[in-house]
Amino acid sequence: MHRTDLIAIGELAARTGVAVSAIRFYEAKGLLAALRTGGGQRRFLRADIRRVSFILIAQQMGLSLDDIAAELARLPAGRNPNAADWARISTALRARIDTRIAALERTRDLLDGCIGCGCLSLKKCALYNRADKASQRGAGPRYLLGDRAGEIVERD
Amino acid sequence: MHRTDLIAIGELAARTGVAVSAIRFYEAKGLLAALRTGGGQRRFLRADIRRVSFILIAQQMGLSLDDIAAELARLPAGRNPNAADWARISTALRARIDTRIAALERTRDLLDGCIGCGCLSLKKCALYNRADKASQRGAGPRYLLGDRAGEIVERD
DNA sequence: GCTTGATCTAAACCTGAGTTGAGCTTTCAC
DNA sequence: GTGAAAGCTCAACTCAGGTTTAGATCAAGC
Repeated sequence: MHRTDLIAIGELAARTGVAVSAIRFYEAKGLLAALRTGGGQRRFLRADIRRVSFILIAQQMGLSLDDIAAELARLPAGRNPNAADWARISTALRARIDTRIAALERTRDLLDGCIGCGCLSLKKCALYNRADKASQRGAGPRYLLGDRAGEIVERD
Repeated sequence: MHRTDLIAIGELAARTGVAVSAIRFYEAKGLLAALRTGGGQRRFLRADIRRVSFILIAQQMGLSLDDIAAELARLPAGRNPNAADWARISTALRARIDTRIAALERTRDLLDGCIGCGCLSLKKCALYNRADKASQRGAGPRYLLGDRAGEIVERD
């Protein structure tokens, strides 16, 4: 083994491209666990570089940090994800991506039907009156498009 | 014309499915303009139903409220978007959607190459080391995947 | 004229994913 | 052994897109 199996927060940050503050934040969220020196400084395992890169990749796939924490929590004894884990997880991620692509393609097709139509009518517009709520984005509760489509009567 | 060309905020909310608080918020953001009664209550034009539906559709296409405000500001004299405006705007939206779909498809293809590989290596992983930053999501500044790919040397 | 429901304002609160700052302490290389 | 760089904690702040709450006022039907 190397002499330096333990790395400081700054090195973990440098090796993963993540800000030091973000690493502390991940630790606070329970995504990472750090040992401490006598003086109270964090020391990470080299293997945590993998763990952080797992977090980044999963995040890019659209998982929230809570989702990722849940995945990591399912691994035995705080182990980092290995090949078998990754195969299982990435297969699930693929399904998510397919869903997102399909939703965007539906939207695109509706938009194609709309270009040049200019109806902008709540009653008639396929874009507005679609039933699927799949493409919800952004934070916070909000009224979803289509939520009350049945009740809308436009008399503009 | 109708006797009731002006509608109260609650009616606009009911007809569009948007919460009353959201409509006030849109007004504060400059997306809507309201007249006022002698008592200070808002009165909207019936045509504002269209305007709100434009906001909802554009929002679903991935525009922020600021983007939408900018679009609306380009219309002459506070006019609501008509067919020609909508054709112009929706053509631009289509391009955005195509970009998002393409980014997701690239991610999916990379993921396919990764399933079963389990490398999770910063040095080798195509998912991690990709150059494109297109699929950035979420609020706040953050280090982007791939930002510093050239500097990363993993020795895990 | 009264009551009820709708509306008003302003400010505070929410989520998610972090960043920033102040004021100290630890570590490391020379 | 010393000085600089890196680390520590905790709270407050950011941003978007709103919601919630409180207390006051308005509009309308009977």
